Amino acid sequence: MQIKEAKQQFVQAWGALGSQWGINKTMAQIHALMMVSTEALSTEDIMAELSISRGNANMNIRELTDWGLVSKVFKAGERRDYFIGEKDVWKIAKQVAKIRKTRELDPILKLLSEIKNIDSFVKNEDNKHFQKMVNDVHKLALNVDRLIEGIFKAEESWFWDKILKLFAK
Amino acid sequence: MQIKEAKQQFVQAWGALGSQWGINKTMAQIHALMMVSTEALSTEDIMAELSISRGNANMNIRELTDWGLVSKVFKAGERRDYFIGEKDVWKIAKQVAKIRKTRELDPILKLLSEIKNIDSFVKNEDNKHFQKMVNDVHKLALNVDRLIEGIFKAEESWFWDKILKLFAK
DNA sequence: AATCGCTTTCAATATTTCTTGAAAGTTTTA
DNA sequence: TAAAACTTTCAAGAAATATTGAAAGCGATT
Repeated sequence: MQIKEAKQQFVQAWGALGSQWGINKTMAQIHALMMVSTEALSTEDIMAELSISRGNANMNIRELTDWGLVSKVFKAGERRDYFIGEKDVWKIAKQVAKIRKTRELDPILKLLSEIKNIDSFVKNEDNKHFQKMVNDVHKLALNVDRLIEGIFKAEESWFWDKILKLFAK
Repeated sequence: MQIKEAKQQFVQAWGALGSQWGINKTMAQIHALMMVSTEALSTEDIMAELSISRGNANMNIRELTDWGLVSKVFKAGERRDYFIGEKDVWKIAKQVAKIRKTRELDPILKLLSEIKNIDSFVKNEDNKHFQKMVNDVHKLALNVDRLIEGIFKAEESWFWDKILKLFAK
């Protein structure tokens, strides 16, 4: 395998990973492309590299920008837009966690609290099991929430150092 | 909101969450249904509750069985199959983590090691950035891998106790 | 104020993924 | 061993999602 091929494989793998996690394949591929490139890339570059249309490239670049993973850069004398990807893998992970937490974990937490606040929730005897289930899921979701919040504040090295020590013995 | 409605909401929410994470909506809904039901359910029950076809119900029940989240139970005197879902939320989470790790994290780890073993990988000077990127992603992936392996072995309460203490101060 | 170079939008189309339902398969019962 | 009761399969169709490409926008340049 050559370096060029390695980069392509990386881009492919990132795309596949993305789609298994509910992220548009092209979006993930563009992101991978930007991770491995020091240079800022233009829409044209991305279209060429991934063989996709202008519209597709444009939309997914915007989505990545909305996620805060990619930003526009000016190039002196150049008219077209160039983009550069965030390179710090820990920051990328935190950012993705932040967005998905807001979109997905928070609504579930809200629903679970709502259910727990129903008048009949604790009164109904033949409902003990549903109560326990809701409580258990709620507890787990709250813990995951706190874990993610903790990660947001943590330094990468500190975090992994502590985590790995937990399981050391 | 009444209890019945609450259960429906829960099933809906679980389905939505599933699809955002690359899991078939129906599969997630069936799973939710089984989480909140103490009774074992038949294919008919599930078809009726979710208004889906026999084929769809059957396939997704099988998939859930393959994931180890649902098992067949015998009912004395009954001819049809009944199914019961795993009720321990921590076990469910671990099981999902286990399967997705194997399917998704492991192949990425493999690819990253392969890339790092390419002859030209460290020799090429104008490649420093790609090298760093691959190393960083690899490191993160290895840490996530160890974290998951740790979770597999851990007791729920022990795990959260330790984690939450990490961020306590 | 018209043209140029580039970006954005979005309806139409293509692709992927899910669902259906009927036929074939299997096990039990009479 | 034939019919009944139930399960499984899978090709065809439906639905969801992604992609295209042409037209409209927009600011700079002539």
